Amino acid sequence: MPKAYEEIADDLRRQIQAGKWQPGERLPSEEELRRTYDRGVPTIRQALAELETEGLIDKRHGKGTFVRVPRRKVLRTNERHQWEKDRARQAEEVRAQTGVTEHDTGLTVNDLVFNARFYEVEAGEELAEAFGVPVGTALVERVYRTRYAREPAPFNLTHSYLVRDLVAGNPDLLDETKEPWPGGTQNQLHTVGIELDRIVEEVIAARPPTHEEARELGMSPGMAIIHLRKTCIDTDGRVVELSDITLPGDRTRMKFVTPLVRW
Amino acid sequence: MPKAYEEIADDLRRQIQAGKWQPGERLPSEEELRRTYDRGVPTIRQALAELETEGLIDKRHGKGTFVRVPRRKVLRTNERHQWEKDRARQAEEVRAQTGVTEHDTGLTVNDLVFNARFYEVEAGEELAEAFGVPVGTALVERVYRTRYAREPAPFNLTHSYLVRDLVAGNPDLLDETKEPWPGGTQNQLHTVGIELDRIVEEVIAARPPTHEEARELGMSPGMAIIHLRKTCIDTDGRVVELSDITLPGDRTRMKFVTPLVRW
DNA sequence: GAGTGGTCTAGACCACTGT
DNA sequence: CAGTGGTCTAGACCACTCC
Repeated sequence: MPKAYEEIADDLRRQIQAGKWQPGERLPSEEELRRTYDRGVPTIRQALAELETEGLIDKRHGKGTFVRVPRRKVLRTNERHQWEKDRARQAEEVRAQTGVTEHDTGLTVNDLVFNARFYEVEAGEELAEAFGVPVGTALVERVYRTRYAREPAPFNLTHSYLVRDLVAGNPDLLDETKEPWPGGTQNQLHTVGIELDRIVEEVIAARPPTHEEARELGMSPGMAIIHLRKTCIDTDGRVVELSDITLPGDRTRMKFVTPLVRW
Repeated sequence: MPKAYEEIADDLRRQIQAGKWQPGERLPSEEELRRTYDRGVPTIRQALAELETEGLIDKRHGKGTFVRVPRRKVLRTNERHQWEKDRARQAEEVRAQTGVTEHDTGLTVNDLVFNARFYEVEAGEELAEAFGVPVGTALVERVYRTRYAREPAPFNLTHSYLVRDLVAGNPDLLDETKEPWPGGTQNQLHTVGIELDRIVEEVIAARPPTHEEARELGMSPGMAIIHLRKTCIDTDGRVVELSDITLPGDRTRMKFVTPLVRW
């Protein structure tokens, strides 16, 4: 016995993929679909909910149901780190031309809208342990969002932390209006004499977004996000930067190359 | 105006986290909860659906709603690859002691239940391109599942592909009954004269599981999975193995270290 | 058979959007 | 204002599980 909502979802999925409605176009209202399929509204809603978690459609309260417009994809490779390190000692003209986001997206500086907010915070248990500093140590919290000018949602949400005393030698690093910084974090750290030895990236979890995350990243509640933690370790073995990054699962691809020593 | 289902979900979440019901215990039935909260059943169901996507509860048709039992976590680091390469030339006694899964989970061989099925398939467009061979080339498809003996669901679902002619020199590699192979894939390849140069791991996407994946991995439909593609490249630059791995987002942690060259 | 969650219904009312 | 999706209701019937 086939389930009605599955059949409706399958039928609509097929029609969307066949291009019956173009990306951005409105689907028939739930009331119209109810008459089309001769089913109750809740059944229609269940079918639409399924397509929404697949990222095929987008429901907008008061407006209707729309075919989701494909978004700019991001390919984040771990080669970006060496690339950024090489740039960190270049002249400002070179650094200003492209940053890691341009590197990941294939877009140019003019295509991107950048946003940064800085806060002074005290290290809690978790951050204190990660940095190897006492609880309560002054940190700079930097909240970043970069988006493609032609799209409303940013590529990710980034919360980055620095130990304030470690970077206070260059007051510009505490000033959010100086962002976006040409050459990125590795150049910033270079200005206070810090060189990175390695970068550790951890996929902490993949899970559905909170309502907040879904709103900010332009996702439906049923989709998935990746929580990535990036830790920068300097040549003295100290953790000098830590970033918690929330990445939309539907537009993010990550690539990690692990070289092996020869026999 | 607070939403009823949110309030009920919040209340139940609080009670679960406070330990009112232990992991594995049954929650009151929907009918009982309806009376408790003086709301309709659909409202109760909406609240429970939210807790289910968070991985807090587990609904079982005909049985009830249960507090989810925390599962064995897996930490998958990219150091595992060099570790496995170092083992590939060791004596069988050494190789048989531990494999990468034991390395990732901290369990021993006796704790693990291994399952492998082999198939002969022809390369489609995608695999042919990845391997750099003509469409239709004979491949060996190997489907792996490893689980913790005390838990029903495997740690992941793995589909691994090899070019048949490349490994046919050792007939044991085409025989599923020879699995689990002491020393893993890198030792298998070693027996036919292949040495790996590097391993590329790509997070293709994070998304909700299909019904099939949810069932096999013991997940609720609203949770998230990670689709990881691992590519093994040998010292001649050839792709010699490709694996598509489906990882439950709630129990998988991945760690990638990227070393940087010194200034 | 009793109890559980799953599917489906018909309809009320609310909140948001555009005119 | 009309049209849209969001919340909530009361209840029927089915499918699964266990006794």
